[in-house]
Amino acid sequence: MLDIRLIRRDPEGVAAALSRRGPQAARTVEAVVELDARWREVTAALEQLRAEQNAANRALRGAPDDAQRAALAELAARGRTLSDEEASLRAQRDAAMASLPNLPIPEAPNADEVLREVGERLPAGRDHLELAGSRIDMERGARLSGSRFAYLRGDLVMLEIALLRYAMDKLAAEGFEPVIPPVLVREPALYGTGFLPDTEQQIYTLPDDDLYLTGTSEVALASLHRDEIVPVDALPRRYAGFSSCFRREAGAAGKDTRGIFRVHQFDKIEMFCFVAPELAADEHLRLLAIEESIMADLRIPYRVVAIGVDDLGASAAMKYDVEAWLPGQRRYRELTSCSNTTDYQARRLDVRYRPAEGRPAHLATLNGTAVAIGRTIIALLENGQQPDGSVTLPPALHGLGAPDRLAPSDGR
RNA sequence: GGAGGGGUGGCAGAGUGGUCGAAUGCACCGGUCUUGAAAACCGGAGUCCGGCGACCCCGGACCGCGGGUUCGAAUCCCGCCCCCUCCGCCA
Repeated sequence: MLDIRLIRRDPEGVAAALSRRGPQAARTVEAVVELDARWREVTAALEQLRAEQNAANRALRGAPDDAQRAALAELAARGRTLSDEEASLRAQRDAAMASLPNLPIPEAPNADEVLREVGERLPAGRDHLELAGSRIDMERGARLSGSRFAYLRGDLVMLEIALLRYAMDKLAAEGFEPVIPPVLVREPALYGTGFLPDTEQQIYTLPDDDLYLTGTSEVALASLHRDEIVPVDALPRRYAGFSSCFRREAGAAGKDTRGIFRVHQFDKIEMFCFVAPELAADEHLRLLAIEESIMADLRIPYRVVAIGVDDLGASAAMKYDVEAWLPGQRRYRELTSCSNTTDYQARRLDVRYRPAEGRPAHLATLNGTAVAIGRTIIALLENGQQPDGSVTLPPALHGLGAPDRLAPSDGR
């Protein structure tokens, strides 16, 4: 949600910033301005009438006589009309506002920009399914649940647990509180994070219970302080959420159909931060630095991409992707990303803090992937592969429950 | 799944149709007093919207949320959400 005051003050500026994301948003800004002006007009009239009613009732101090009652009833009837009109205009304005995406920050590029490439690449190699064998069981997964579902088995389960332990230790040292959130949420949580209205085709719904399965723990973590005024000395708040994530992948037909690169269910450790607005840009770089540090720890070659504004989700003002080199695909693929959502989500969720000066203000929120476990396993397998088909795992994972070296595939 | 009780300011807790944004206590902030502190006393303090992007001021709204009845709703009615107790079931 954008700040209505900002739209009133500088509608052209807002429209110009939004037009970088496409032509629709600018038109919506116009509609918002128009609806808001009418809303304010009606509101002024309604409030004046309420003031009259209040004054009359205060003067009465008891039951009115018939003449007074008739006069007051007339006021009340006018009040109902105005009040209906006010509610309707407000609903229209708010719906239009809710459909507006966040303002990209000026630093966000128009098109994807590769900022740097780090690490030594294995030019080509076996892909993760060849290396994993039956430890990634696609066929039985499909028999159970359909395409894009898999059983993870054996060593790879221990590898997942090691990755989880590694990530939580690392993030705890960075000041993040570990959280395991619910993955079933009500609609306001998705609205508040900007996934609704925007990406409904990606979301699993449970209509019998009015619940949604979340595609990322970002949704639950963002709602952790919903409707709260967070004490200023408790800032910044940093959370490391671990949860399964569920995505319908509608519209991805035919894309990434091999293996577990794109599946309907995967586990992920997610970083989520609440910070004062002026610190959001620094925090964004901090998240990116953590993501790069994880890549380095895991010995995964990668590149950093500043995402173009036309690829930003509704809530993001700026986003970086960290793309891992996958020898099996001979190209870079997205492994993690981090977004600065400024005050867009905080405004929708009403998460505020009390600045040293002035009234409560909305916080900024940021999110970033620490470890997307499925894709990280792919990257570890493909980049750690040896000529004999075994896989060497990086020292950062040693002693956390997984073998230091994964045996070659059993060929099944 | 069944039965019952309850949601009022930071907290506790009054208020069951009329001057109630709401008694009282605690906590908090300022002041008087004091060498200093405590106590006592005096005063202040919430959030949101609009007027007017700031202060003051004015008006409006907010007693879980949303509707309704009424000249008038914290109070009556309807729906929803949440919490608690008991029974059943369950990991």
